[in-house]
Amino acid sequence: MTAKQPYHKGDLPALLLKAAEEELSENGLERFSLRATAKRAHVSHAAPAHHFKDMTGLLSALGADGYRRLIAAQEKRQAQAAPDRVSQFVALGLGYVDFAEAHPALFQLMFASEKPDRNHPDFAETSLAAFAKLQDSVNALYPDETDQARRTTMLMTSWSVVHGLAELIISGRATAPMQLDARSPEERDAMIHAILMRVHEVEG
Amino acid sequence: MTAKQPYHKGDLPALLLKAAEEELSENGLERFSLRATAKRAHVSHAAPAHHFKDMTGLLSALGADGYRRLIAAQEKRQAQAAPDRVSQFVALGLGYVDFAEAHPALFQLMFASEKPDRNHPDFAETSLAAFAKLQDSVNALYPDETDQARRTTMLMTSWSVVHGLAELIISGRATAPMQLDARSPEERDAMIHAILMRVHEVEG
DNA sequence: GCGCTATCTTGCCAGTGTCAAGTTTGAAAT
DNA sequence: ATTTCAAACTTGACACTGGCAAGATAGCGC
Repeated sequence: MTAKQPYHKGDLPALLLKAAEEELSENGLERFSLRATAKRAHVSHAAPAHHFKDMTGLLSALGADGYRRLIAAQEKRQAQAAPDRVSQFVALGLGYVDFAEAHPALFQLMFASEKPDRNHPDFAETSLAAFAKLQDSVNALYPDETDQARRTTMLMTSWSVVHGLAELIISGRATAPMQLDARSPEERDAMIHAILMRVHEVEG
Repeated sequence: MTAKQPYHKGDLPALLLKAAEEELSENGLERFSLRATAKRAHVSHAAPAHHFKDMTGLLSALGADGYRRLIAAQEKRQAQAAPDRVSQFVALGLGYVDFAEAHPALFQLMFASEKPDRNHPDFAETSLAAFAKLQDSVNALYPDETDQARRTTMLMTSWSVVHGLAELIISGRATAPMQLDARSPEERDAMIHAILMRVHEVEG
């Protein structure tokens, strides 16, 4: 009985994070319940408080994990893509959308919720890392650009397109216009590619 | 005592919608409470159910109202803008962002929540109207484009940029990169203009 | 004046997150 | 090996939530 039923579980924090994510993906962010999460982890309703202070604490940790996996999804796409800067940028965007589609509730938690605490160390650090990755990729597209305002425009346009597209897709609003139901994965990728590149086709 | 304290109020549905919006903008979508809304309207906690079936019913009606006011915000910008198609499109986007900044919780309710029912007649109709407005404006930018796939790309790129930018702004994520704190309204508009036009600078 | 139905209230239920107080546990210290 | 003790976990309570059922009120048509 090294780890089964009794009082001290093997790694309750990890178990709780896993349970929380399952609850999240099954019920959505708005119906998320701390007590249901505890129940799913076969633990009393007050147990989570000893590892994560709050519901806020738990969801902040979960969000931080989300950012790490967002970056992983992006790097997976980048590894499969051509090494040129443009392909790498598009891969970043595809990974962003991949992640949002695979974990819509978690994505919402990370970007469109006040439930997690953005000043939570882990959450702040990982989200910043994800942002920096995008920033670097966009900057790499325009190595000769010296105008800072223009760089900002490029960055925010890129981020807005990727993020907006992800939101529109996971909220179901892009399904009809893009006829996503009838698309193969390759067609979907091609459409996203076209949308992302629309921002960067100007000059060189 | 035609309308003051007693049983039948003047126009409780309207009062409730007003109270709901105040609650929404003060507490945010995630902390919205039907009972607090009822209390704010000086009415018992079960009163809303007789006019809007559910909390879902109330928020659907409120969302529908939001779409009407979104369109109004866009038309206000369009009335101030030059009549050419490009200026009109930019005005549409500025109105979109205006609305999101002025009513962030309502915007979230309309676009990133499952609390309202999207099949609610009023909600469905008004949201479709807002979408159609954007679609028309984008199509007007490319009157000679015959390729349907390209039209879709234009539309979804435009929508994604505007929507993504709005989300990034109201979630506070655009504040630092764009230094929004230090910008005058004119500078802000100019930045948004540059971002929106980034998508449409190609060819004519 | 009489009824009747929509409007609104009161009371209840299961569920939520958080806090305070107990119980159990494993491991370190003697 | 026994004791001690802090961490891990449970139990119980509190104020709150949305929804339902049953009752009270009031204004309108007759």
